[in-house]
Amino acid sequence: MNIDNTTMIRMLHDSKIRPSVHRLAVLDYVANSGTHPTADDIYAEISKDYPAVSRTTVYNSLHTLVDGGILKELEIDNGSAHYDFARQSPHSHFKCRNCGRIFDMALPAGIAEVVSPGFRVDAAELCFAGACPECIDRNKNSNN
Amino acid sequence: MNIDNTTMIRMLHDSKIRPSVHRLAVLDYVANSGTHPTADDIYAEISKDYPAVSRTTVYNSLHTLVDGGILKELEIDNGSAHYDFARQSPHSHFKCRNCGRIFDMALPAGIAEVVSPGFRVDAAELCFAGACPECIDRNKNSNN
DNA sequence: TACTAATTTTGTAATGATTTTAAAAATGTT
DNA sequence: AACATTTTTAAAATCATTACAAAATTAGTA
Repeated sequence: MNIDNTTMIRMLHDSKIRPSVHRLAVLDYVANSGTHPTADDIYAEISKDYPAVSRTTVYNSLHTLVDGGILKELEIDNGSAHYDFARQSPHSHFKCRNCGRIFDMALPAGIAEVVSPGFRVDAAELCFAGACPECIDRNKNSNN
Repeated sequence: MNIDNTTMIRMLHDSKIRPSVHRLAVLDYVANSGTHPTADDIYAEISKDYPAVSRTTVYNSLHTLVDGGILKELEIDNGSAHYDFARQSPHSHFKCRNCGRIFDMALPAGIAEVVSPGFRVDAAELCFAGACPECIDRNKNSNN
């Protein structure tokens, strides 16, 4: 389930994007962390390995990777954008309003085929919001 | 299909929100304009009738109305938040990436029932993106 | 290897949307 | 009218993102 370095480099190459160290670090984190990080999450993470990296580089890398179709920008909350690895089976998202985490969920069968006549659908984002099992449980056991 | 003043005042009253002139103007525009305006769209519009209104008041009113469950904040693009009247039959949205307009679309049957086991779903937002009929047509007839 | 061009990265400043804050204005209550 | 509460204002602060120009790095080539 993890995307290795060789694969990442090939992907960048296919999209005519130079496999710079920073871009690979950004892609690696988005594709393999299992989270759906924001630009700032990514910056915080790769700063550990590359202390000199700048926030602008993270933004640049993200834009380049999105343009190349390797990453996808999720429009899930009005605050900051979240990023997801683009090449995986279609899925929807669930945002826990309590802990803020974003989970992958199965995409209901047939949804991708739902198209309004006359419109050209390039993308569909289905996002549920509510409480995840952990948070439901935590609330149940607390008196807050 | 239009929500009249009496109804709006009753709705605010039910949510224990004082029906101030500005709040009514904000609600009226969101509920009855047919657009899915941003805070700034609303500010521009009601400035015509109330030139002294401040942007902060628009934000305050929107937050109050969302908290009261009368309006809904759409998480449709990463830029600014769009607002929609909450009390209408469930529907999805289509965002034209060309002209930027947001259209209401029928909600595919059964979608509201799709719940992942263990999660509590409070809201679902299904948003398509692509090109609307007008924009498809405009592109077809132009050489840009 | 050295030279030159192209690309990537950096750091700072600018922008746009939203929030904070404290004071002023309006409204409701007695 | 007098007082308390709520709403509105205006200005400053914050947060995410973009713009920009210079510096550093990388490729292609003589």
